Amino acid sequence: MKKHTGSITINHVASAAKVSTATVSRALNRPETVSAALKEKINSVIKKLGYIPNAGARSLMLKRSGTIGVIVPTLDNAIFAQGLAEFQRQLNQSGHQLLVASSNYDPSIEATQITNLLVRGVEGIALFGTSQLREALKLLKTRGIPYIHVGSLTAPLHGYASGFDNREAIKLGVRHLLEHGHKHFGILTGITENNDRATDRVNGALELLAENKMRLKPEVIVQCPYELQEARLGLKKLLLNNPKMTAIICGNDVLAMGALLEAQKQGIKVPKDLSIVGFDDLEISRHLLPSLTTIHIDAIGMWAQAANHLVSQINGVDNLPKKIKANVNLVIRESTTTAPKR
Amino acid sequence: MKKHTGSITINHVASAAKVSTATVSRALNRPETVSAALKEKINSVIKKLGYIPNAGARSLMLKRSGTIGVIVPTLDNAIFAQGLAEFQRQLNQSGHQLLVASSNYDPSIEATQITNLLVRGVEGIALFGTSQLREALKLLKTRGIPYIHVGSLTAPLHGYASGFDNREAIKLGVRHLLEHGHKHFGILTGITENNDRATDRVNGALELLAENKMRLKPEVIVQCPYELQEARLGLKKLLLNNPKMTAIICGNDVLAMGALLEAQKQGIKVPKDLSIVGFDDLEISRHLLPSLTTIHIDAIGMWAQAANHLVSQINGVDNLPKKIKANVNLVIRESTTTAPKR
DNA sequence: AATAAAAATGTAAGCGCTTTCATTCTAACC
DNA sequence: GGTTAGAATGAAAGCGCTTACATTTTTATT
Repeated sequence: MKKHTGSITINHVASAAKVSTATVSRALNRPETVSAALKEKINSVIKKLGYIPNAGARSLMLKRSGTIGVIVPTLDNAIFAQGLAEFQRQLNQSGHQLLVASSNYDPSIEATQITNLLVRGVEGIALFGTSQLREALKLLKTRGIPYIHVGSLTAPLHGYASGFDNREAIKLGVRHLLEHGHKHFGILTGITENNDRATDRVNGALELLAENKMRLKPEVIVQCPYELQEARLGLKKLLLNNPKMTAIICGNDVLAMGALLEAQKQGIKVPKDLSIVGFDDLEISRHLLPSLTTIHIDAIGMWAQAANHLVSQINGVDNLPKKIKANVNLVIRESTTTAPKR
Repeated sequence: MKKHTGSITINHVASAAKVSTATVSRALNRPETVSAALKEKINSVIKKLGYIPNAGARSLMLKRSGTIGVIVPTLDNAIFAQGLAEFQRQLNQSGHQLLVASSNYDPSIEATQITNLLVRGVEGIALFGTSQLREALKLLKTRGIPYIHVGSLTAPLHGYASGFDNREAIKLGVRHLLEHGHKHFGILTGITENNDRATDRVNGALELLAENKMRLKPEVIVQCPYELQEARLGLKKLLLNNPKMTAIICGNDVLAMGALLEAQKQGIKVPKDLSIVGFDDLEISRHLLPSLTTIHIDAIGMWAQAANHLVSQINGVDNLPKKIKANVNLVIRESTTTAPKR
């Protein structure tokens, strides 16, 4: 009887099975090279002893940890949670485990987390967006750690990306609104600082509006954190700043939902008085009353592709695509309609 | 110039700084034992070379991996995402990284994931609920891996738990309904199989109802997956099975939200015609129209406690509490009112 | 039956790190 | 200046594993 919960090592197994450690190792890693008799004996000993190989020693020899890291801004948004779930599912299939970290939209926290993940020996990292600190990315580059940007396409430093063009994507919604005769817009966006996606979406919207000879005053572009409460405040501000507004373009569905709820609370009819366009197409969006017109992104596919690409990078596959475009399309539901006559 | 992206080891650092590896190691781990001059030199070399210690070798010596695992049923529910975020935040503070896995409410997948995490060398594991396979738990027990159950209190095998009594918690909502004169109930629950929380909630509700001389027919207890779409279907079924129903008790807020949305779609007035009680108190619940009466659980605190407890276990702290009770309380909002006269 | 080839197994080195123990250096004291 | 305690550093072992290479056993071939 060992004193310590002192882990059972391959040596214990080897001596209990009266074979060498090499044979035990082979029985585990390349079973076809071990005779059936020994294999059986070894496996039964392993089971009896409850042996689990030491991860550290293993990765030391193999130079592979079997773990992959991901850093998202927050877990507290269904779009990330859902994406991560898929990412993890894919990774699991290729025998990897997922180390999760979050940055709270702060690049310097993100940089720290990158180091943390590296210290834990991850073999690759998925990063959300492209707003990382250059030095953090350079660290990955120089150390040769595979990584991929998810959610955007404009990867810095010649990196890889699985995502879509946020600038163009938002235009789908704006165009839809323009086609319905809207002239007075408000934009409810997330905090754009250090957030390329949010920035691109605002810029895309403004660009298309400008092409249509519309120039938005700064006070009808309000930024707020991605929270329902904040979105409601945001809508209030918007309403105040432009009472003639008939349509608002939202940076994501959480904001759109908040705006919708606040509008209804105030007795504003959506879409009759106010049209609302979201972004992301969360599961809930189709169920709201009125259901939300929004830009659907294939988050599942995007993360699945990211996972596969990352694993391919790790496996040293050549000629990998630089950019993987995810599908994006407008889903027209009930929250938008023709601009009201005034 | 090295050929391989062959990692930079402590040896490279040592020779570049013209010291022994022991000194480099000390400079990193116990800086106070190294002279200022050498320390400075070593650190500059480390920076220049971009040296990051090898996680495997480190954990091999230290017998600590610095990683902790968690297995949740799914990431696709705000209540887990939010809890995990907090769990991770706490772990980060104690210098641990989080390995995330999910079980999709399937105990055998969960057992596999436990093994996976063990193989990766986690130092401890947080498990959601108490519906694990006995053998999986036993594996942890015999290997001496610290673990904790989260979300329930009835930990099997003398395990630790951070959670609350689901059976009692749901009664808060049921009592509220009873006090408002409701007599015709429906229960919309998650799948109870392999889900102790869901099971306890249903049983708790039935128990209190029984105490009040009410016995529910099986057809007014409908089970469905935790999804909006399913919940809407569930409500339809409920409505069909008992047209006189004036109140429904939901297994969580997602189900309650689905029920609310479907009711409204059908022109049923909530709460005038139908009162709805949820469970969890998601962020969105207070914003819905009508806002949702629900049972608030302190998920943040619960996960924070779980994290601290787990870390304490790992650090070998004695006399840790067996059960940590999280706060639970009824939040009365707009989705419930007095039973309509018929 | 003798030999060669193939398969199974063992021996031992070494992955990158921390740490014990031995050694050298520094400073303090008389 | 000589002795010594204490601080700083180095040498080397070894954590648990995989694998190249050596050795033994089995199978196939003549």
